[in-house]
Amino acid sequence: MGRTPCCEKVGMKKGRWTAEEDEILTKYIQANGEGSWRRLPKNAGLLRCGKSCRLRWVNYLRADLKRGDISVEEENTIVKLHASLGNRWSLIASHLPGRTDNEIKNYWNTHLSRTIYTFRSRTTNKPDIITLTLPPKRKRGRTSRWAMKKNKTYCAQKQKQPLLPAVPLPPTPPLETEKHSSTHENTTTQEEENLGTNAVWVEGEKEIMNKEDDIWGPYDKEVINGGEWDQVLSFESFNDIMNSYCPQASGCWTISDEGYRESSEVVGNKTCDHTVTSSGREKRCFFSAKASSDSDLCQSAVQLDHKDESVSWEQHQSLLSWLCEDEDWEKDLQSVCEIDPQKQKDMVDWFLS
DNA sequence: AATGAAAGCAACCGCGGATAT
DNA sequence: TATATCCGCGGTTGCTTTCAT
Repeated sequence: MGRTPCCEKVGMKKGRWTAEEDEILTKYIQANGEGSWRRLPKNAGLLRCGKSCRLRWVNYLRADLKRGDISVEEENTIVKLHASLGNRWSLIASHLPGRTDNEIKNYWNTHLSRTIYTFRSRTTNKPDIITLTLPPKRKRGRTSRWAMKKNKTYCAQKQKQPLLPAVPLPPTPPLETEKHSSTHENTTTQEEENLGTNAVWVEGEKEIMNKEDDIWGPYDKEVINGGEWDQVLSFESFNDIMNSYCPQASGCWTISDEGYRESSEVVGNKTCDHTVTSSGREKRCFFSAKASSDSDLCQSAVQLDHKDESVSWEQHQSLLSWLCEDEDWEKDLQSVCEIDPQKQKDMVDWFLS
């Protein structure tokens, strides 16, 4: 037999918590400690589900919660961590003392996701620069008839030309972890050393982190499989995409928004520079790598962006085959061209978006 | 001052791994 | 070992707030 039921589903109160309920819950947990959420409502005299009590405590009532706006430093950390971890909000929150996963998730969805994912590319005269223009954040308030009319016209015009398909958000990449078996030690292997990464053990799980302490490491999409390192190509994240273009470079790619100043990050032997103009609405991204061969290819990849926005499927194909023409890259990219054609297209779409 | 669209966010829901029986 | 429940997480919903019209 299993455990006793969680709670009575009937008669449970839902919706917003009152100040009185908050007080009851706070006093109970202060006296009895956290945990045993199933028994808590009955013992505390609350008509709430245990889950609801836990959520209220964790996200709102805990004493160690930080109140107020997310700082620039915290925002940078969120962006960096999200670039490597995906939507693992609890993991991201664990690096931000006083912030909850729910708070970070909401902040991302309302403030950051737009900045990171919806900027549109356009052509520039400089071959090694991508200029990304952020859409102006819409102010609150009623939409004017003029704006609605304008938007309608805009949509109609756009439909005349073939549009790129909607760019799917990259799904949460699988966690590059390995169960901490007794055969492994809490040390960085020689291969990890060569890759410019460190093995970090978190609650019995091995996570591959960068050596740069202040750069939250995007995780290489590599897993230990029977003692061997296998490259997994699925292009589900920015890191995968950049790695697909520059497999020779070790380390990891990151996207960061350092505010209104030029920034440069080096992870492994890869570099991702961002310059944000004073207007804050335009970004220039320089992608380069320390190794000259990598740099050549990275810049080549960036030149893709100089094609017309309405990149055709044929152009996508030529892009990939063009990348494969390079002798040194042929082998590495062979597997790229063997993956699902739709996935290739999505990859390029996402990269250009 | 009233209206209503959009933003912000607290809370709910469902799923999956962990764990108790 | 099988089964049922707990617990925590991420996705989603819907209420509240804001503010242009």
